[in-house]
Amino acid sequence: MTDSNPNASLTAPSIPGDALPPVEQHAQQYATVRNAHETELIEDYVELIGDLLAHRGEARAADIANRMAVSQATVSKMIRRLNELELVTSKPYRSLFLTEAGQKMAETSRARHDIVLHFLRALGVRDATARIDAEGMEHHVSDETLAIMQRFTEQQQNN
Amino acid sequence: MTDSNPNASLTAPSIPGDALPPVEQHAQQYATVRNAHETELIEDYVELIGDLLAHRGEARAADIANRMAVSQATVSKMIRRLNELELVTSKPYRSLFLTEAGQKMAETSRARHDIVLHFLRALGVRDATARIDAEGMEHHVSDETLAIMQRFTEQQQNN
DNA sequence: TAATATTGTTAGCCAAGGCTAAACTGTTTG
DNA sequence: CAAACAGTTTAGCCTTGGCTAACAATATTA
Repeated sequence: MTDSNPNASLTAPSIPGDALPPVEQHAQQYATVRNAHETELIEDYVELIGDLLAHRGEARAADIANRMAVSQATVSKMIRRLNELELVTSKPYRSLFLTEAGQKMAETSRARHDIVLHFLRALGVRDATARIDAEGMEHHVSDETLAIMQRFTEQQQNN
Repeated sequence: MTDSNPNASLTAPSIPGDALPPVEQHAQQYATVRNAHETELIEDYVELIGDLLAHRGEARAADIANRMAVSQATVSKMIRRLNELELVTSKPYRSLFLTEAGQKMAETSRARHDIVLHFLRALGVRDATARIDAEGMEHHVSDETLAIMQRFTEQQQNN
């Protein structure tokens, strides 16, 4: 027990701007996050497949399973979903490829990811940490913030 | 082996530092994100309950449902889980309260959230956007990055 | 105080994203 | 060329976090 003060300002630095937001806005925040979660994994898969194709020339289920630290069965199931969403094409027992929509998504995700990663490094975060944080953050950064991050990174580099 | 890649450089800007990370590191990144996702929602609930208690004196299931834009049934089910995790105490049809562990989690989440939010504002992101982004980002920012964000915000303010 | 409105709970459904075990395919090699 | 191995898929299970509908408890008000 660190504080015997039952309820006054345990948490809040009580900056006036930090009251509860109006209900609608608050609800919007959570809804946006829930929404991001739905597409997040899909984007991660597509982005990784794009990277594997670019760097290795092929994307096999086993590679994905290894890189994501997930079972092959999980990957296989996910590939079925990506197929239904028409993001990848796959013949059984063969390497995957991205459809046009898939390539577009991969590029967007990759760009997003890179901006966040470079921003974190420019901020002074160590590389290993930056990579982990970027992986988690990338799906939750708005276009507005993304643009600001990019500008910041460029300014840092012109010093 | 199967080098069926006729037209390289479709996607990649081929910046040398941006090759695929080694498998173990890459796997670590994804695992960390998956892990964060497991605790994320729990933290959001606890944080919100803490905020409601601080600003309103009570936390009712209906308020949570409204603020999260989620059905009351969902909240009810979640509260059962929070109870099992010994993060909240609840008597049926009464306001919720946080256990000691719950309060600790609420404080930590709140602090984290505030640091990210203030950082984004200091960066120049508009308030409404900053709030949405902070809500999504907060669970994916390492302590290291958090410290850097805090320092950055303070420096901005001393201008 | 009885009727009504609000709030909370329960039951039962669904999809997503994990898993293991088992079956199947394709490749390598003795 | 057959056997062994590596890779892929399928089946079936589990947990989470949503939902709706029906019911129960409390609060409000006529």
